Amino acid sequence: MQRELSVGEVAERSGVAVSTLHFYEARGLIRSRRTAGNQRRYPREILRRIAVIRVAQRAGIPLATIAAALATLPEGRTPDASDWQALSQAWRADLDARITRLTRLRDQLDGCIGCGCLSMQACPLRNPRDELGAEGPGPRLLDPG
Amino acid sequence: MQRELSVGEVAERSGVAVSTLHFYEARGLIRSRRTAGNQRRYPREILRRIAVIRVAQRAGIPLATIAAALATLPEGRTPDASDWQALSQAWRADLDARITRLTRLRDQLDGCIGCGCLSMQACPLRNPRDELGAEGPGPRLLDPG
DNA sequence: TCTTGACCTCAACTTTACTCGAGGTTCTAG
DNA sequence: CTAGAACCTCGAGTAAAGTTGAGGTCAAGA
Repeated sequence: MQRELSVGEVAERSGVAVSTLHFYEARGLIRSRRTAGNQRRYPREILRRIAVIRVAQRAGIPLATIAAALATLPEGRTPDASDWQALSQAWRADLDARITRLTRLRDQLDGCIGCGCLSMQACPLRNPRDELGAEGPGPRLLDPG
Repeated sequence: MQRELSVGEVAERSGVAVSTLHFYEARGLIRSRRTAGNQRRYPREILRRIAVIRVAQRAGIPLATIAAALATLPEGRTPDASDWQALSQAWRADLDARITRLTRLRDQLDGCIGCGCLSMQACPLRNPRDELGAEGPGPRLLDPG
């Protein structure tokens, strides 16, 4: 079996900076054992954990949310495929929603910005949730939906 | 014809905070006339401009980029449909790329995080640009692609 | 006229996700 | 055993996109 990895080794093999690993540790995303000389040592599983973190980030999930999700992994034993699968289920839903939102936006973009309807109350871009006229003073731009 | 609008009116009708309008002005995204008493006054077209800004933001485009795009609008005359259309063309391409990236990520998420392949060199999530083995020391997580 | 609400500027603070540097320790190879 | 690489902590800095507050002015109704 390979031995434990130092921060520098983890940085090199994971592609994230040493400072980022420190940062992730401070944020509770990863943990490390310390040597007698106070240096960090990681098991090889750390690489998968970091890979998962980066994947989730690419999906647009904030670190705090990722940290919360990782906290649901089992303490003590090394997470197995089904543990990781559970995480990916949750993130997939998030990703689906994000894609849907962007796709809807794209489908409306040409027709809407270009045509002049932004000046009219019925424009779906101005009222992305179709909450038009529900109440309040005149047309408004609603929150990003 | 309606008269000009004050910041408060613009804020109310556009749904963005007054402080945000100040901020957009500082960033060059919008402009205003000043009254004798130094208060901001906007033509009604400002509402469309703000609507376009918010739409672009929802598409994930940073303000600096939006400002650059808005700067290509004609000086002097009020932008017409074809002016706005030109903007939306550029942003649509951006949006398409973003959607493609997220979709690819989603399609790989279950199969990849869940299955254990993150520990293997061939995993597309770890090597989103298929740059594996090109060089360098071992597997790495590449930049968000 | 007076008061209240809207407006003004400018500086400082917030959050997210990091990076950088200073000052000091540990580890490893020659 | 010593040089230099790698490591440590902690504080500060960065960028984006705003928000908040202090201190002061403007405008409209009673």
